[in-house]
Amino acid sequence: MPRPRSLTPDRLAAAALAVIDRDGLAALSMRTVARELGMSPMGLYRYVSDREELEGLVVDRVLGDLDTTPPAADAPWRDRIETMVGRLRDAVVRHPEAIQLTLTHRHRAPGGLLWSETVLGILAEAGIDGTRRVVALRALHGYVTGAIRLEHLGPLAGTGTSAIAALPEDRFPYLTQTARTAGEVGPDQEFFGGLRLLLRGLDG
Amino acid sequence: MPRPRSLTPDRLAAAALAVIDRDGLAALSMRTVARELGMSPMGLYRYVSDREELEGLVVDRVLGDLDTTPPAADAPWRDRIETMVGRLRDAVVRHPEAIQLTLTHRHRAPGGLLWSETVLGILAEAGIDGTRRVVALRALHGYVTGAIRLEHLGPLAGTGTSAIAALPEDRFPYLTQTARTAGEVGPDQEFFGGLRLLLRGLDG
DNA sequence: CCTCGTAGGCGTACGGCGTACTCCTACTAG
DNA sequence: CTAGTAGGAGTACGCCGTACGCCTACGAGG
Repeated sequence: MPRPRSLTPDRLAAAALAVIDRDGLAALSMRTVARELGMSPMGLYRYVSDREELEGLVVDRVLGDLDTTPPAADAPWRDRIETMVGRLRDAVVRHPEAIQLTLTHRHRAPGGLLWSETVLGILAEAGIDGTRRVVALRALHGYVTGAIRLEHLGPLAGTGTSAIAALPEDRFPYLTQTARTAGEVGPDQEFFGGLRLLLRGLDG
Repeated sequence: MPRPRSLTPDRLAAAALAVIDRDGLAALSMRTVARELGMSPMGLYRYVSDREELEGLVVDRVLGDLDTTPPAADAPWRDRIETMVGRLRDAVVRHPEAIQLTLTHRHRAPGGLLWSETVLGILAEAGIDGTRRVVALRALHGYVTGAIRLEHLGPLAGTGTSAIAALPEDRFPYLTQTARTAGEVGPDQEFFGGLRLLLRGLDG
C-alpha cells in the first residue's frame, strides 16, 4: 500500500561510517549524515528514532565483517582464542575513528554477540565451566576493549609517550625509564603479550 | 598589581564534579558549571581555556583522593598490586557518573601517574624488568580500565544481562547459559577474579 | 479508474551547546 | 593618584538533536 522505502538501514549506516572515516567521529551528526545522503536532516528520523540508534547501526556495520566462525579445532585452544581476539581487533581498528563507538556499543551488535558465543565455545572445549567461564569471558572482554582503547586513544598513543618521558626523573624514576623502554615494544607485541599473560593465567 | 583571583582551579573542579554527581555527566557544560558557581558562563574561560581542560581538572580531583603510597612491603607482590588496583577502582567508582571522564583522562592526572609509578615499583621488586615490565603495566592498565568500564557502562550492567538472557537459545547456547550463571558472580569476585588471572600469568 | 492511507521529503523552530568578542568595573601595586 | 589587570556581564555565531507541520508520490482496495 504505502510508498516504498527509499533507504535501507545498511545504506544509512554506510553513509554515517563514510562521514566518520572521512571527517572523524566528531563530525558525525544527523545533519552531516543527511547531507551525505542528499536528504534533509529530519529525513533520517524515519529510519532511526535517535542518534543513538544510528550509532548502533554504524557499529553493526563495523562488526559486520567480523569473522565469528570457530577457528580450526585442531589448534590449541589458547591459539584459537588469540585468533578470535585478533579478528576482533582487526575489525575494530579497520575504522580507527569509530573505535570509541564500536567499543561502547559492541554488546548490542549481532557481530559482537556471535563473537562472544564462539569464544565461550572455545573456553568450554578447554574445560572451563561455570563461574570460571563467566570470569574468563569478562576478563577477556575487559582486557581486549581496554587494551584497544589504550592503544588508540590512550596516553602511549601519540603525544602521551613524550609527555611521560618529560616527567621529572627524580619523582617518577620507573615511569620515565619505562617510557624509554616502551619505544622498543611494538603494538602487536604489547597487545598479544598482555593477552598471553591472561591466557596463561587461565590454566590449572 | 592585579585584582586577586576569586576562584581556585580546585573550586572550579569541585563545582563541575558537583554538577556531574547530581545531574549526570550529560549535564556537564560550561553553562551549568557557571550557574553552579553563580557566575556568567564566559567567566570560566579565565580559569580554563577549554572545556577539555575543565574535564582535566575534574579528573585531577577525582584521582586526588587516590592513595598512591606503596602498600606494606612484607605482603606478596601480587597482593600489593591487588591493593593498588583496588584503590584505583574505589577512587574511580566513588563518582560513578564521572567514570567515563576519569578513565579517558586518567593518564594526564598527577594521581594517575603516581599510581603507575608505584605499580611499576612493585613489578620491579617482583623481578619483572625491561619489556616484560612494559607489557605488564600496559596489560594491567588495559584490564583495569576495561573491566571498570564493563562493570559500570557495559552490557552486563543494568539492562544488558536481561537482553542477553532473552537471546534465542538455539543460536546462542553458551551465551544464554553464561548469562544465567553470571547472576551468581558478584562484581568484586568478577573483577578481582579476572585480575588474578592476569597476575597469575605474570609469573615465571 | 479513482481514492485514500502511508512513507517520503522539506522547512521551520526551539532550546541547548562551546566559545569569540566587547564593554564596564573593582581592585591593588607602584 | 594612577595604571594596569582580573572580574563580571552581555551579545552573537554557528553548531547540535529533534519536535512538528506541510505537501507529494505511490500503490492497493473499492
